[in-house]
Amino acid sequence: MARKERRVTIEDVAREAGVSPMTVSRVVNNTGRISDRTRRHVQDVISRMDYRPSRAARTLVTRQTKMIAIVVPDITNPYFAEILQGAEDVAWAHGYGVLLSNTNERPAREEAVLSQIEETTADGLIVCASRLADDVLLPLIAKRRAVVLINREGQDRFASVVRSRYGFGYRAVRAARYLVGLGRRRIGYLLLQRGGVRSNLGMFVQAMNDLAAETNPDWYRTSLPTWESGYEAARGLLADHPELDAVVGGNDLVALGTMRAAIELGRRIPDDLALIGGDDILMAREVTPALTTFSVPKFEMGAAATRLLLDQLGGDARYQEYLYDEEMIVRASTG
Amino acid sequence: MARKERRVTIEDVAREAGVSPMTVSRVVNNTGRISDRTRRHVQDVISRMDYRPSRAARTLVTRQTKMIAIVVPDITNPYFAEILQGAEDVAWAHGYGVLLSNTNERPAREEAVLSQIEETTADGLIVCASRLADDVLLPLIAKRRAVVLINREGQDRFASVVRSRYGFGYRAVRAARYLVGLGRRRIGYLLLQRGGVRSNLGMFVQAMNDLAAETNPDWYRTSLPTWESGYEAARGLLADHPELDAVVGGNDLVALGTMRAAIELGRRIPDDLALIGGDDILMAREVTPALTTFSVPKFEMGAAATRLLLDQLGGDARYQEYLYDEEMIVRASTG
DNA sequence: CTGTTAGCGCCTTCAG
DNA sequence: CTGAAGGCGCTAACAG
Repeated sequence: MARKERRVTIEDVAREAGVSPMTVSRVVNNTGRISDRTRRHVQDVISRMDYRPSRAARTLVTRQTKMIAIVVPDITNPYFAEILQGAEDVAWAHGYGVLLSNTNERPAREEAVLSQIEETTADGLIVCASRLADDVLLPLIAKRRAVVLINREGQDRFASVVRSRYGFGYRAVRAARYLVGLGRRRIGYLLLQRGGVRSNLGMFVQAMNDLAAETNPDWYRTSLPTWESGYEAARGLLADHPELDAVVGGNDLVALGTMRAAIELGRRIPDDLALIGGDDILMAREVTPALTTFSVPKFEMGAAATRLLLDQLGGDARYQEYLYDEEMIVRASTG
Repeated sequence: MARKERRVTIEDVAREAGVSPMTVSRVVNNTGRISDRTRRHVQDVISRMDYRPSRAARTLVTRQTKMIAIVVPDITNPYFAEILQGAEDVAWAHGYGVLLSNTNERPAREEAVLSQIEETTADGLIVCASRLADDVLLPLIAKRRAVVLINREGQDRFASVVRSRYGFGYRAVRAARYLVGLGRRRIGYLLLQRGGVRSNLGMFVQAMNDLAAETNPDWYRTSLPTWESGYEAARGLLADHPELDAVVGGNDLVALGTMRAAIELGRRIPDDLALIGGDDILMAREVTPALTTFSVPKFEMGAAATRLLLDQLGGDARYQEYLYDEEMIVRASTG
């Protein structure tokens, strides 16, 4: 299976160069003191023989893989794609490889993935928008040396966190508040169904009450954070409730699915139905009517997560939080 | 830096279980013959001590990393995101990890990435839509044990390939042919600028000539495969050439950028300007007017690429080609 | 069915 | 500034 032909090792180079393996190692890693002459000579031999250090051997002794693992719910969601882009960019710039796991919005798969990525696979771990409940997630990451969570809410500081300042619930509240201010009365909400993560419906209802706005449990449904799921949920919701004059989607994909469902059901946007999403993906801006949404610095958040992780690997043990403000982008879908 | 506390090794387990390391190894890898009694006993000890084999040590001796590397031009392009999803899915199902490199549409970075991912990093390599010229790409992948190219055209069979049957040039030709059939006369083309990869403009012009359709070098410009680049290119093209009554975009993102530019410049779609893209991303369908495009099985292509790669790793040395047909999806943007 | 021996390729440590 | 010895944790190959 594996090719039998021996690869060029550090010893081969050493022999060829007439020095000890240690000297070659020093040249390769740029450590210790080496005379310029030998350094150049060794470098010559290295490139002549096309020597490449073995990662495995190096990892075995240094206990560093120079890899970070990133777990993401769905890379076809542009929101995560951009976060991932930011994370990979920084990792690459620092000489780290990125091991990607896509859980396809399945908590069970996330669990399996997390229990398989251990210290011997990657030096650090970034978990993006985990769909696991605290009591499942915690044990899975507890023993790791470096972990950063993206978009994880909760008090318990068991890892560094990068997220939007006020959390998911607050986003919906802001949206509803805006809609009420616009004169909308009967507001539906498609909240994201995220595995074991606590729902934020209570917060939403509370806010509606505070606004003296109408509420109705039948107006609130859950949806996976995908277009298809949002579309399906909205078909049901809108068909059952012609009285709704606005819908808040858990994110842009869901709101966009809702837009399609609304159009199919003959609702005009924004006249009959106002719509708000979240994440500010490209599609939200380019669709007609353009979708009102919340913008977050996705690339930057991914980049920050990696930086935080590298800090931890560098010995900075503090748990930190990076909080980002979400800006509401008002577009035609809210009139 | 690395924690000093020794991890649990196979020897620890062996000692604790009163057997040899070899027996533990056999239990872990499920190889050789082991009595049921000892197997169960060893498994007990393993889980009690929470033993995890060291990847590095294993890799060092087996020469297998159980990782595949995937190089992609831009993961925020939904086209690649879906391919990646397919590839990761299959890899995961076979116990392989995915090492992701995103080159951000920069050939130089692709080159750097490819020269750093060697056999000691990943067992196999999938290069998606390489932007490198043959004479650059070839040496970089020549010595690898297993390589699969996605969407790479060219005669030279130097690696297995997964791609659409008729290639990028043909897609544009089909689009133009359709537009001419619709009565469009002056057709612009925003072709994808892909580093050192040969342009397909010649093929396009040839086809137009065959159709006895008007051609004009000024109607053809290049664009990166991104929305922004398509938008910029189209602003210029459409401003300079009011006479155009159709534009073919290299892919959906470019065509969508063109759509935005056209709207801003007061062109009505499809009345004044017909538009065709390619890739069939979600956004193409959901935009108004919906974009005519070419559909390809993206997820399936990524999955097939990984399967091909795993075949090669399994010893199947044949170079293979998987070809997929592109179906033209006619939507409102062409009237 | 189980154990022994001998590395895989590199870097840490300690001597020169 | 350079080298020698030893070991990181595991499995292939061969014994028994």
